Amino acid sequence: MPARMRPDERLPLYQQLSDEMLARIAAGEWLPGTAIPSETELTRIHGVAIGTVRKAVDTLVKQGILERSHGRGTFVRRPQFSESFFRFFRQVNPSGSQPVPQSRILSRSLELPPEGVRQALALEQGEAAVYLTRERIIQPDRLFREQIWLPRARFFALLDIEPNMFANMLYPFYEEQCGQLIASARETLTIESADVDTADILGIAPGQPVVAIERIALGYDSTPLEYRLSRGAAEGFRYQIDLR
Amino acid sequence: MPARMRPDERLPLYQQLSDEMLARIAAGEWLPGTAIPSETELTRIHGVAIGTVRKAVDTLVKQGILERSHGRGTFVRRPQFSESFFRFFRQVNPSGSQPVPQSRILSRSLELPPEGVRQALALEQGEAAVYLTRERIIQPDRLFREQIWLPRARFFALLDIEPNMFANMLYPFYEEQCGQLIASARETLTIESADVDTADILGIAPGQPVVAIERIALGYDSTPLEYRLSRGAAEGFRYQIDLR
DNA sequence: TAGTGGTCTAGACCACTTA
DNA sequence: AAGTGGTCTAGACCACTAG
Repeated sequence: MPARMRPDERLPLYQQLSDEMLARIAAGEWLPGTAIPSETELTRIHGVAIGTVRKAVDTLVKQGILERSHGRGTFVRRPQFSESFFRFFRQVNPSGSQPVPQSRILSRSLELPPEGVRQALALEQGEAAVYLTRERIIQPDRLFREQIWLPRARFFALLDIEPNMFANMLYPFYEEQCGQLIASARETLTIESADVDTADILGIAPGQPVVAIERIALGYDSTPLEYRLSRGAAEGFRYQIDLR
Repeated sequence: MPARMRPDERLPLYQQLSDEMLARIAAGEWLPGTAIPSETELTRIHGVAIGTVRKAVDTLVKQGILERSHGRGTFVRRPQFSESFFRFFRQVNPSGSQPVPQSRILSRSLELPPEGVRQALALEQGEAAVYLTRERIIQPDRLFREQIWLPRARFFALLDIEPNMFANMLYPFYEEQCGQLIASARETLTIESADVDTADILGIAPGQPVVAIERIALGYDSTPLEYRLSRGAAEGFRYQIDLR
């Protein structure tokens, strides 16, 4: 019989096992960059056959959460936060190089989110969320304005932090301050016409085209953790993505 | 010892097995929509263990070539060309659903590509390329105009095909006519202002914002196989992508 | 050399589909 | 009831990595 079985026992063993491993990673028990117990050790710990362990590990490898290395071990993939910006925000310069934008938190409050955001974050009716506004300077004359909503229950700690104490990269900062790890995201890009306020903020003429990027970022367990809306001038904008 | 072993014997058994199964499908020996031999039968035929058969079948299932049905059997999937489109062209409607655009080849010729295209396709100086122009109707009043360059050496067969005989989906068509398989792609999205010609083609006013999507599609060996430039009106455009 | 993941075996029982 | 795929066992040997 397997030990430490919290997950749903109706599920296949290998799935319960991978769920539990994922939980350990999400909880920070198995840290990114470190090796998890060897396969033979996992069979011992959980009292299952090697084939079952391998199938469980396989699913997490396929999800890009673990990484096997023949003869060395199986490792938790490091969320490469130096690159996390480029993983999710694929702006590139005409040369193809990736800029390192500076950012600044403009405001930080507790707000009732718009209905669309509330649904995206799976919040209850009337539930307030941590709301940040942020400015990202790509180049001296090119900037993005961001609105960010975060579930209060997980991110309340941010409310006690002064805006100028926020780190440049938010995802590592979320992990550090709130223990929340971003694992994936879905972005939707649309083009708008700048209204007067937006034009003023972005330093362009009203009516000029604006790029709007909506991002919903998820944790390892696919819980929505962040809703972000970024706007910037469309002129000179480049968005690059590799498809497989 | 396994029977009928034509594939490279240095490869793992399960890979040799899946290669051979794929060969039978490609040869029309196992037809789309029909069931392949059962797993126990495959163990008997090839003289391998059930786990090895399952692993071989798994790889073809993952590739979308086979489809399991619990209690019924494993079937050769009908080529579902609708999916290959959505792998690479991620336009979505406001509802989030994915449109099925119709397309039409407008021209087909042999041309000297612009320098940028030449480099992207790794062609020699002065080397001509197959050049297609294509119209894609997303909705009655929304269309994209595409320019496509293809290396002559691999795609010359297209020059003998009448424009109205091209399939709606190009990638399966490339495979069928030229034996060229697209494995991945890189897209870069930018915003332009419509010049007079483009505005006329797209049915918008000059100066209105236009989305330009440049795609370089690669084969399984990372050889650049296609350069494509698509333009459409920015208004109402949505581009969605899942990031990991 | 010891430990790891990669492959493979030869079964077993279960859940599902079809007749 | 018979046949199928889904899960799982309890080993084995090999290839690779590190000390």
